[in-house]
Amino acid sequence: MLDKKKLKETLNLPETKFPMKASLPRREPEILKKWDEINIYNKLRKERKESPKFILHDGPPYANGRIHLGHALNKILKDFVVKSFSMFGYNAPYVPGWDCHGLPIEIKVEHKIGETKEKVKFREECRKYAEKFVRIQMEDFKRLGVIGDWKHPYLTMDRFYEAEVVRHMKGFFESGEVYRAKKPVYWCPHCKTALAEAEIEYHEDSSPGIYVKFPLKEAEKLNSNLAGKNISVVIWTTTPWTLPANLAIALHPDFNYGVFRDKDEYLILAVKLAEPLEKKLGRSFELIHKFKGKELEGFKTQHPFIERESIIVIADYVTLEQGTGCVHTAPGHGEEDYITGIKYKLPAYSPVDEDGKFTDEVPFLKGKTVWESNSEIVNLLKEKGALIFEEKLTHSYPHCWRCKGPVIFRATEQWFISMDRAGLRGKALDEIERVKWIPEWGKERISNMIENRPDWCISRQRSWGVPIPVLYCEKCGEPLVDEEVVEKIAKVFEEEGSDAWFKLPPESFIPEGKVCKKCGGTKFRKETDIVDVWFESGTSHSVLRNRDDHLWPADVYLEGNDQYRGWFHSSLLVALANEGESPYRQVITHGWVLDEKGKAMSKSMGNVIEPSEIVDKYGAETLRLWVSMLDYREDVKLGNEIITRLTEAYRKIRNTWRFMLGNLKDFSPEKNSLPEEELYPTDRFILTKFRELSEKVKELYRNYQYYRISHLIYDFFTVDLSSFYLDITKDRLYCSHPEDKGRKAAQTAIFEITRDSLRLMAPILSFTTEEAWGYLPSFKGKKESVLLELFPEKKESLLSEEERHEWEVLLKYRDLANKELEEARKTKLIGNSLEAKLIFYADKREREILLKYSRYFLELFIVSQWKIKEGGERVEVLKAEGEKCERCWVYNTDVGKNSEHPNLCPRCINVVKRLI
RNA sequence: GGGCCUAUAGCUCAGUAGGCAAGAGCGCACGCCUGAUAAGCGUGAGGUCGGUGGUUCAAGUCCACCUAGGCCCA
Repeated sequence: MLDKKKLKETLNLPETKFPMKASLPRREPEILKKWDEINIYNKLRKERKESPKFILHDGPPYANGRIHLGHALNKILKDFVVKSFSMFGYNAPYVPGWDCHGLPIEIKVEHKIGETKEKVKFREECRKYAEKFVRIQMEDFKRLGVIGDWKHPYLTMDRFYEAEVVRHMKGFFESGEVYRAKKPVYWCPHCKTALAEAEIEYHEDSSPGIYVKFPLKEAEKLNSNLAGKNISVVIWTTTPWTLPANLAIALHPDFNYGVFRDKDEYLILAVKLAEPLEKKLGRSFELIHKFKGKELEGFKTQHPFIERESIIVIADYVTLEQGTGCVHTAPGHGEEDYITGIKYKLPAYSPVDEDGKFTDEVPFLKGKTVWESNSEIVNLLKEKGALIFEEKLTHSYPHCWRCKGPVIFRATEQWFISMDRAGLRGKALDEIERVKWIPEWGKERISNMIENRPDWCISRQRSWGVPIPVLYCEKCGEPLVDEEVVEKIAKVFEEEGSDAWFKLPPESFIPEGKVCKKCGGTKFRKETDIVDVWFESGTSHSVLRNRDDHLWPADVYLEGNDQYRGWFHSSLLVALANEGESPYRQVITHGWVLDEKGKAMSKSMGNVIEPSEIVDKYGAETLRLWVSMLDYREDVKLGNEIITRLTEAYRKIRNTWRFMLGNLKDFSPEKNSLPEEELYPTDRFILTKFRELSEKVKELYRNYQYYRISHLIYDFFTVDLSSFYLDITKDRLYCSHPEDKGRKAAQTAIFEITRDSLRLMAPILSFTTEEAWGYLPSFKGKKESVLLELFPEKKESLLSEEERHEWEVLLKYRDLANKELEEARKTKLIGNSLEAKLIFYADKREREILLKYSRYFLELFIVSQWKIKEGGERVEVLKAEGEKCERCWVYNTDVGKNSEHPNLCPRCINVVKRLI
């Protein structure tokens, strides 16, 4: 008689070196090293050399700072796309890019080395800074398991790239879409420079607040009773110095305005704002006539101290918070004013020079700074009797971050791309229709933006970027905008980078014999502005043309939904002008990463989670699983509970693979696989389910619906595998003779499921599938990396319609049995279900089905004995008869009858005899 | 303030063209097992489908408004 220990040795228990504990933070770097050593990216390119291409074009992140969760989400999603299409058999290269120029880097560098007039030196520092963060971010991205051509990324500061930017500008120049015009920008009179929003600090400052009268002309057109009366529109402003540039007064179209009698004159202002003014003045008005703002549109007023008319315009941004509801509008001195100015074809008039002093356009203030002018203007208004009230007030006012002085809004010459001169807007809207937007509402969102956006201001008064390729005639100032010149500039940039612009004299960029078209001049100076970085990144589609491994246009762009305004937008416009078509066929967007409560992450809220925290503690795989489990089309949340759930889910998936691998320890796919006819019904059932799942998963990969995939796989692993198939086949796997057909049948099924589920999940759980792949029994054609594999091919269902129905019945009785077994446990009749004997009661039809499968009931119900009786859909639990076999734990009345093995059942005696 | 979007159990997701008493997995509770063991199995309890109105014989599903939240503008 064999003792328990010896008996256990005769069982085929699972065995594998694939560890239960993942230790992801430690193991992942080893897998990364392996990929690096076998050069997985190049290998993939070679393997798929002849395959059709699938191009995901990377939107370049900004080379500044470490990556945040938004980056991680984006890159991991891209990795899912690229890897899955590669496993569909496409040649799917992935070339990461970086956006390297621009203001944030300039600001950082200025903070570091201080202000410098030497542009070349400064740009060198910027380049170093960008290079550093490209390196840092690259390491962060690689750590996430993202496979790509990290050795050959595209950088917007690369000289070939810079040359492309210039060439793309050429396209706009040729079509006449580029023009020069004035636009107000933040301007620091002290530093004599334009400032970006990011360079502005807001401080409390005190300003005069004044109410000024603008006499209304032809008031009788509003109401005949007003004919011949002394009527004025009252405006309110805190910047008297902008009054010389006043060209209009803006009213809200739908607010109520009134004509008020104030002694012998009449004032127009918003009805709701009359009372505050009355209080200030200490007297009350009489409302004579009430009207809507829009009724006054187009009326003219007389400027209080300049021989000029100021027209009444309509604008939605007018509020009733303070003032009079009649907004002083100087298109050269304010952003909103400027936009209104465009609408009403008013110039961005700004009679102030770079020192913040008035030009001779305003003779009586010429040479005076705007600050000095404030009081002069107030005095003048008093003199003219145009001032109703004056007060002092403090409010938040923009200041220069460098010199801390107050800044002004001043119109300067800028370069624009016209949305309509050559029909760019219309073309863009047409192209948008041809692109597939995922989710679909993206189309509406970008359409609305294109429809309403103003012309694109592409010039920036900065240093770190690609220069606008224009020269000016020294003699007459005419810009030299010419195809040949631009091409020459591009050539020079290609050789030396755009630094050449700051190093070389103008002649270096001018082809022999070029003269000014206007005056014939031969001397030129270089434009000092650089081009908007959005234009640069919008040029990135040129990468698709310039690299052999790519194709134009791209199949997919995939970015956060902030990029409708950003990269999708600029890429479309730039490509349209140069290629005439959209650079992308599909655009996928994902949402924002929020904290556990659904709030945006911000430093001030203190709820920011860094990707590195997750990676170092739980592994990049956890982050990948997170990305795959969430519906990325909406905003996604991350917090402690979610992480906990994820790691639990991960453990379940990993463990299921581990268990299956353990049961394949002695399985050789080539030698031991059984033909499908020889499989058990349970094997056929689970394989069919799995094959259907595989097809569904592949379809979902094609639709980029990763969250569905992970849920499906996870549910299959827990419900169908772990708690059903793998649980019920244990008897067959453990207790049979190792070479038993039944055991090999189960292994055949398990092998297919393991191999193909690893393939199916490889794009998502790349680390774990790769690790497990190494423990999977080898077979002909098995690749050294799961990422080199293809998705499983479609396989036939192994169940007839009739069998499917039979399974429904079987599973129904399984549910009933489980409920009854649980009851029996409660009454302490049994513990382990093998201690039970089941009596099935069923009608004739179902009895026949039960009978047909009854030889498999040991595994199907994990009970020792059963009987099928006539009756209504019911299962009864009795105590199993006989004794427990010490080897297989099944109760059997024959246990004890064999003198040699009194502790075993006949089946086990048979197996044991063959083994010993 | 405008454009677009989201809101189903503690968590992540299903809910087909509006129609049987709202589903899954996890988590939780209570058991079982100790031959997947820092594992495995079973049973069970959890939801005013963000709120309020409306359309309809019938609404998580359509409409309006509100609340909370997100991105982009202003």
